[in-house]
Amino acid sequence: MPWKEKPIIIIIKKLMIKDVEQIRGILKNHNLKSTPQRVVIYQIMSKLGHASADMIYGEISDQFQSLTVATIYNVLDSFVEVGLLKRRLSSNNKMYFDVNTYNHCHLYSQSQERYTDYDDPQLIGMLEQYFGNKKLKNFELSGVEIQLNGHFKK
Amino acid sequence: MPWKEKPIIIIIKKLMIKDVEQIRGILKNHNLKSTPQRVVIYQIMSKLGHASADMIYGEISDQFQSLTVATIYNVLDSFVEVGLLKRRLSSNNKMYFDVNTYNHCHLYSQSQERYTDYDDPQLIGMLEQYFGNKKLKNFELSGVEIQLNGHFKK
DNA sequence: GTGATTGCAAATTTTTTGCAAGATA
DNA sequence: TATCTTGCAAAAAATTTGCAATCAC
Repeated sequence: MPWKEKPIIIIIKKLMIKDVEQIRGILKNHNLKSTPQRVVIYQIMSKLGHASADMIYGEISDQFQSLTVATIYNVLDSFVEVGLLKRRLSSNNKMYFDVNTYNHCHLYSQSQERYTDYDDPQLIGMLEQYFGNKKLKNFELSGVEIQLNGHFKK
Repeated sequence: MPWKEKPIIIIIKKLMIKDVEQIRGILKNHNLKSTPQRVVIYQIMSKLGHASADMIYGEISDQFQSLTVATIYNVLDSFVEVGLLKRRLSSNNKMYFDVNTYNHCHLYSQSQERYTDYDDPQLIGMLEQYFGNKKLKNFELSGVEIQLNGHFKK
């Protein structure tokens, strides 16, 4: 499906901490059984926006004694599978996950080890138009990842 | 340095297998002592364009019995430090390295585990112009990474 | 010769796996 | 209850480290 036929819908959803019932609903809508582990992990992901498995582990391990990394990876994978999360690229050999809300780009500074969302509907629109009109030989485009590298001014 | 002041120079260099003397010259120009390991690894990188440490190991281990992964990582790091290579983002928790020749984008298919260069001067030009005119608050832009996700048609 | 680089082996870090026990719909 | 999910412990995969031996200039 080229972008032309399936335009990207830009929905600005504020990331906010969701309550348990709300999350259970989201899980249900995505055909996932709602387990306490999934609820907690989704809650953390929606608070953090993006995180690696061990960041999540760091956030939870005290509140949720029994939860192991294996479960975290399981849960994250199940979320990716149904589209709740996206895998994020990283340049430090760790896998990051992103709350999948809307198309956005990222600002990244390797030296400062900072990574933030960058919201630019105009840019997204421009790219959408560009790739809508362009045919890529031998490649079926499903999305674009844009990362702006540089460094954060204080 | 905003892009406006430091326009991107697009130099299309064909990746080609370089001979040993040529590579020794390149290393010298970058203030790196020229060791056989560095020469071989640079040769492979310029053949492959992008690769992970173990892809390199796979290519060399028979010809170069004594070379170990530790050395490969050392050499790759030294190349990155002087700008001969760039670290590439990946979404499979492996670090990839890229021969740093010109600004280009990448096509990536996670399901097919394929990753190829995508050369699109028009796109680069468009982005250059866009970010040249745009001020990012609190962020000093030094470059953009673009990855087109999708899948390769046979 | 001197300082940088390599090889080695072991340690760390990150992610995955297999399977029994437990929870969910 | 039937199936999916979790916890656990161990394995695998990727990268890093420390140090002695070697090499490049």
